[in-house]
Parts: sequence; C-alpha cells; structure tokens
Amino acid sequence: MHAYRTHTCGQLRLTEAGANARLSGWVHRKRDHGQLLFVDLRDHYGVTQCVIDVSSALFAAVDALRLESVVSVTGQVVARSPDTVNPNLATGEVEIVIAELAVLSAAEPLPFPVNTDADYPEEMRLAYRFLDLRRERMHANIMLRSEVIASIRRRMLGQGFHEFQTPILTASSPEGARDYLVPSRLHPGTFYALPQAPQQFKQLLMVAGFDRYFQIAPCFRDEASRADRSPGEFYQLDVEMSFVTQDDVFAAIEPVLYGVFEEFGQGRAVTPAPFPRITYADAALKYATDKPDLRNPIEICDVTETFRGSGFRIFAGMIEADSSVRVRAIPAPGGGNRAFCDRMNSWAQGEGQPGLGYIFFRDGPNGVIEGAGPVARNLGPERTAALRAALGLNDGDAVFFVCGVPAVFAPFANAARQRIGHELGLVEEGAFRFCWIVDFPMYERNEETGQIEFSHNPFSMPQGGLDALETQDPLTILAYQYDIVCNGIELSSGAIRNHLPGIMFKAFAIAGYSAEEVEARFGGMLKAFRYGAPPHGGSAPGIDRIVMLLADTPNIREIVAFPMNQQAEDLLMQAPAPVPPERLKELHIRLDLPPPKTARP
RNA sequence: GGGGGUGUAGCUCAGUUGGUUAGAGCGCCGGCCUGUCACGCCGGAGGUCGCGGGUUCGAGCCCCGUCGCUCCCGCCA
Repeated sequence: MHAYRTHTCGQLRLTEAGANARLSGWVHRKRDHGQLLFVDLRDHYGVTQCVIDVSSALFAAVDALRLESVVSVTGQVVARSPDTVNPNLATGEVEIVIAELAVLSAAEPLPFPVNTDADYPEEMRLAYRFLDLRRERMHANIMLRSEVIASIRRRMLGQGFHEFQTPILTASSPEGARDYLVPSRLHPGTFYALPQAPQQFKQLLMVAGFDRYFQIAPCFRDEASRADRSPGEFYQLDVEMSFVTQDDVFAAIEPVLYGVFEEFGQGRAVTPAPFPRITYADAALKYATDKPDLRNPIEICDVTETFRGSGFRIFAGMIEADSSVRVRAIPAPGGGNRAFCDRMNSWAQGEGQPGLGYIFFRDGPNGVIEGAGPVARNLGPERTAALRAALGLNDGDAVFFVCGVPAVFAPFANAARQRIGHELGLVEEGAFRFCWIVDFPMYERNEETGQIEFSHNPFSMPQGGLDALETQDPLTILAYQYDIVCNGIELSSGAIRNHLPGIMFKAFAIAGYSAEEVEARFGGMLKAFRYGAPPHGGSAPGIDRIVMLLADTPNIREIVAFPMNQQAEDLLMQAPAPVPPERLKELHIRLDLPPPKTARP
C-alpha cells in the first residue's frame, strides 16, 4: 500500500465499498458523540468522512487530533446506511472505518477557523496566508486563476501565437508609472528597472520576425494600491502581432476572451464576437465615461439645443454664457414618479451637486402624455413634447438632466446613469458585456501646465500618419489606440504601433520631446525600426481583472495567492526588509538620508 | 500627500445618558453523549476596551494627540 494514500479525499464512491483504502489530508472537522467519533478528512480534491468508535484502541488518539493536523488514515471503505448518506458530499455514500492512524504533522490551535467562509481581518489572513488559502472559497479562486491562465494559453497557442519570456531585470520603460529599481553590483551607481510591461521587448520580437507573440507577463509598478489594483506587481496577457490592422487584433483577442468567459462564467451570458466598437467620442457622449457598463441600457443624449433660449433660465443662461456648456439627458424608463425623481435629486445633492433636474411623464387630462416637474413647467409643453419624442419616452418614464462642461460633469453623469439603471432594475444581471473603445485622441492638454501630452502610449500610430501630425490641430488627431471594457471595467488598452522613426520623432516633438531625448530614451527601439520593422500592434488584457470578474469579487487579494497588503508589505515573508551593511556596501549604496516620517522601525 | 470608516476575549460582534463585577456566538480547555455531517448538552479559562494624555467623584463611552487596519482621492498610458 502506498505510504500516504491509495485514493484522494474526493475520490471514493459506492463502487469502492469493501476495499481497504488509505487517505491523507487535513482534519477538517470532528464530530464527537462520546462513544462514536466522525472525522472529516480534507485534501485538495474533497472531503471524506472517517469514523471510529470507542471499541478501537485508536479512539483516544483520534479524539485528541486538533483541527488542521495532517494525518494519514487507513481502513475499510464501507457503504453508509441509506438514512446516513450525505447528498451534499461527493463521497457521501461511503465512509472509512479508521483502522490505522498516522499523524504526519500536528497543528497548533488556529488563529482563525479554516472550515468556514466567515470574514476575517485582512491582516490576519495575509499573515497566515497558507491557512487562508486552505479555505474553500480562496482555494477555489486560486484554482480558477490557474485554470483561466491554462485556458488562455491553450487558446493563444491554438491561434498560432507563441509564448516568449522577456527580461525582468531591464531598463526603465515609458509607461509613466514609478519604476522598481534594482541596484547593479557590477556597475556602481546604476540601476536596473523591473518592467512596467514588456512593451518594447514585444515590439522588438515583432521586428525580429516572430509574427505572433504572447506572454502571461508579470508587470511591476511602484504605485499606490486600490482594492482592485495590487501594489507592486500584476499579470497581463501580453499580445503582439505583425502585419495587422486594428480589426485583426480584435479578431484575435475576441475569441480568447469570449471563450474564457464562456468556459468559466458558470452560465453567465457573454457578448458574442464581434464585440461592439464604440468611439471614444461616442462613449463620452452616451455613457459619460470611456469605461461604459453595457449591462446598463441607458444612453445619454445631447439636448443642448432644446434648452438653448428656453424658459428654463438656469440652463439657457449657462448655454449662453459659455459655448462649451452642454445639456445632457439621462433617460429613466419606468422612473416616472415624483418619489423616485426626488430621491435621485437628493442623492445628487449628497454628491455635492446643486441638484438633478428632471421631467417625468404621465397621462394628461385629455389623453395626451404630459411632462411634469419644475423643468417641464419652465421649458413649456412644446419643447417638453419634442424632448419626449426624441428620447422615445412614454407615460411612466422620466428623464434627468445634467448641464455644464462635459469633461467636468462626466464623472457625476456616469454615476447618475449607473444609479438610475440599478435603482430601476434595468441593469442586466449575470452577464459579461464587452466592448472596444476605439479612436482615442492621440494627445490631450494637461489642464495644469497647458502642455500637449500623449493621452496614452506614445508608441501608438496616429491616424493619418505623418500628414496628420504636420497639418492637424494635435488635439483633433486620433490614434489607432483602443481599450477593451467589460461591465464597466477596463481590461486592457492596446494599439497599432508607430513603427516609422520619422513619424515617431514628429509625434514626440508635438509633445515637447527633442530628437535627442527620444534617441536617448528609446534608442534601442528606434535602431530596430531602421532595419526593417513590420507594421504591428497588440493589446494586454489584465489577468487579475479577468479572474476578478469571473470570481465575482471586487478585491484583487481574493484572487492572488500571495498578495501584499495596501502598504506593499508581505506580512508572511516579511518583505520589504532591511539588508546587512555588507550587502549594501557591495552594491555601493549608503543610507545616509534620514528615513521619512512615515517609515516604520 | 489628502479624506472617510474602523479599532472591546484568539476570531466575529453587542455594550443604554458617563455609573456596581464589560457580555454573546465561534474557537480553546474539561465533562456527558453510538449515526453525525455547521452534531447536541453542561461547565471553565481567556480582556491594559489600540496607545498616550486630558475632563470628571467616576471614562469602553466625552475631548486632544498618536498608531494600526481598511476604502476612496491624488497616482496608476
């Protein structure tokens, strides 16, 4: 008989009844009936009930086992009597009568129970992560992550992509976050940077002719964390392809994402390919965000002209005073009652807004649907009726209004759209709704400095090429730059790259970079582009966010096996940690600045 | 760097207007129980109420400071 097990704890069925079996695992739970004792033995595969009664010489030893001790149990597999079968357990038709017991590793009393899904403090869970990961939900989440990554690999390889490794110790890359630095021992005073993304390497692989690259790539950014964003490190499905248009990239990625969400979505609906493509400008208008949640059917409309010169003086005056002011309508089908509209209005005031203007529609005395509320009264029946017709609203519906400079009210308008959708039950449940946001602007103006800056990755190809850069107002130039969004969460951005040095220098010049600077920072890439570079493009969906969506958790620490806490500390392995002086010395580093106030002893 | 929430037993939490000895469930320890599967029943141990200062006859509760955790803003193309 095998030293540890003949079967796993999830394996035994009625067909094994009568056989002798050996199982090893953790003591999940004990039920002590005095003369009779049940032990649920758990391993990765499942739980099996073991039983022993007082007639056995081993009874006292089994009784003394502490939960989460690791034991090996040997005995006969017996069929349970019909009234004691547990239908909730895969192995519930049988049990093992303990004849031999080996304690492989005794457990001390636990800091928190493993056999429940109750909530425990983050700090404790991270300090005892090995216990936390034994718990059913965490164990399932980490397995989901593993299987999702395996599935992604299969699908990518099946599409003719090849996986490559790129350096971890490398040079600073242009992503714009703070780099993690690693001191060089051999080159005093110099540092490697951990990659924020393998951006330049994957482009170099295209120049090297490998055609279709992917990597489950670790990325490192020294920025503050959020519930949905790890401090320090995360993984992305990094993809790059040669001789492709934007549509080719979409066609390659859509079946992978659709397939993975279909495979692991547990019946939740998934947007079929091709995913909707929404221009950045359209998204800004219809959803007031470039990350629209398409489970919500509400679409915002511009109604500036309806209010221009109208009797609703507040909006009319704002339109008159500032040509950039717009009025946007957020339809609320089914929200046509004063109680709902007032509730939304006071919510808006709680959000620091002056209010949320509304009209609600109801059957009038002569059979005509009329608009009610202060806005309708001032706007007049004709404009109100035109508004209702334009928005396709009816008796029992409402519409809310936001007025101002779109870039300023957008975050509130987006929140209002989502709140209205949720409160009226319009948001589709149990679905993954994807879209591409395309045609991002190449440049934007930094509101603080007034400078023109790249709005995304500086390596994107401008639409219209060199000609556009030379003739167009930079702020009107679009890029072959796109995001993929699912349920209002940005999964990735990507682009068709700029592979022509001439266009690159011009693109950087517009953002204020001299040719010398560009050459100094991206000399390696530029050199590569001078020796025959294929047109290429790609994307990089975030693995962590994909798994979070599938696991239905808002917290990234639920789907990472060994995450750091919010302060970027590993509470189990005690990182970061001081290093001995001699290590610093050989790295040519002296710590002579006083630690900041926030540093801990 | 800034803001919100929070801190009471190993864990989850309750704790009245500031008033006697700070409670419950889970866990732990002990006892009882031969068919449970979140087993049940009885008992016990376990607390510097995050820390420091203040107000008060009296502080878990009020005030000031400080620290931890967490969420958000900044930041993260």
